[in-house]
Amino acid sequence: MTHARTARSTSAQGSADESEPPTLLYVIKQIDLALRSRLDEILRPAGITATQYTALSVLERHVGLTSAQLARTSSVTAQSMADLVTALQDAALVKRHRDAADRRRLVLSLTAKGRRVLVKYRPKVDELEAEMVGALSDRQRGELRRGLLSCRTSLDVGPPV
Amino acid sequence: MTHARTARSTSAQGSADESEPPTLLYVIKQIDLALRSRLDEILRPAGITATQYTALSVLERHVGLTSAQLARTSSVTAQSMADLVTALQDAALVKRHRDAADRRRLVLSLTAKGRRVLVKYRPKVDELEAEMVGALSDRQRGELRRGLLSCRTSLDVGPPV
DNA sequence: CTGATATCAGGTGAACTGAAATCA
DNA sequence: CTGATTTCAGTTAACCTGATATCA
Repeated sequence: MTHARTARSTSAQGSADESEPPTLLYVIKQIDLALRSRLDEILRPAGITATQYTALSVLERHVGLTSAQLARTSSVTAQSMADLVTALQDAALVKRHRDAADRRRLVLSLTAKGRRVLVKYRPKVDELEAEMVGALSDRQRGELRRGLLSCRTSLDVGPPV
Repeated sequence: MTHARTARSTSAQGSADESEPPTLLYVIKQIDLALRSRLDEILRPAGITATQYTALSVLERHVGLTSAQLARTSSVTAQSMADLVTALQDAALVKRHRDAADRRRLVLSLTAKGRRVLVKYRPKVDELEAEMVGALSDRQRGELRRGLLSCRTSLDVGPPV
């Protein structure tokens, strides 16, 4: 899990050239790492990681997904996602069942316990998102969302299919 | 390193409820993973990872940083960042030197080799960013940048200090 | 003495590659 | 036969915690 929550303040030094703006890639990375740190902290009592929570919430919204589909929407290999799903299964948060129509597929579904975890932690996760966009107006939030969705599409990923 | 570049297309099934919009946290995670996959692919010939390239580029812009400062701007622990820096040092991309003024600090600097790697790969990395925002107008790109910078600040991270 | 930096030691989750089995 | 899904086996990078030494 994570702690990291380092108190950004303290010492000085290290240049401050500001001149050229940071790249978007860098800022996105910083935000992602900060979110990971905060999410792991929130989810610690649940015994799951940020990555696992994210997978759970995708499965909640999109019924009938397989591990391979989940892997595509996350730009990771099928093997990586299989590991993650196995961990969730071992924690009794999801189940796999063979698809009768296409016997290669193992369809995923949440267990009652998986659903309880989501219900319990969603409020705090939503608060974190609210904190993140707290300094933006409603219009700016809309622009941000549209911008991010456009980036996602341009990078050739999208919602689970 | 990564491959992942899975051809999002193929099979169907898995719901398509679209109804409720995805959370920003989720979309940012998707973008981050897609970028990581693409960056690792770009950087493979250099023998460095996306994370390592990012650290290098931060060190280029901000002279006189220590590993601890770098850790704060990345929301990771000092130990994690020390590992990363050691890898960069072993690859002869950065050097550490004791700060005479404050003998606890080990200031980082790029080697000539580190600089060469940045010069060589920056064009392709910039292309990736351009591809990501390719569907947005100039105005929308500005809004996106401002939105992301605001998120970063609200999450209590910022440019290296 | 407190707080910051760095390092040592040990651990885990989350990725990867390669190979193989099953099935459409 | 080709292609998709899954699984097995082994590896690595990137995080973490805890403890310790140095120094401002």
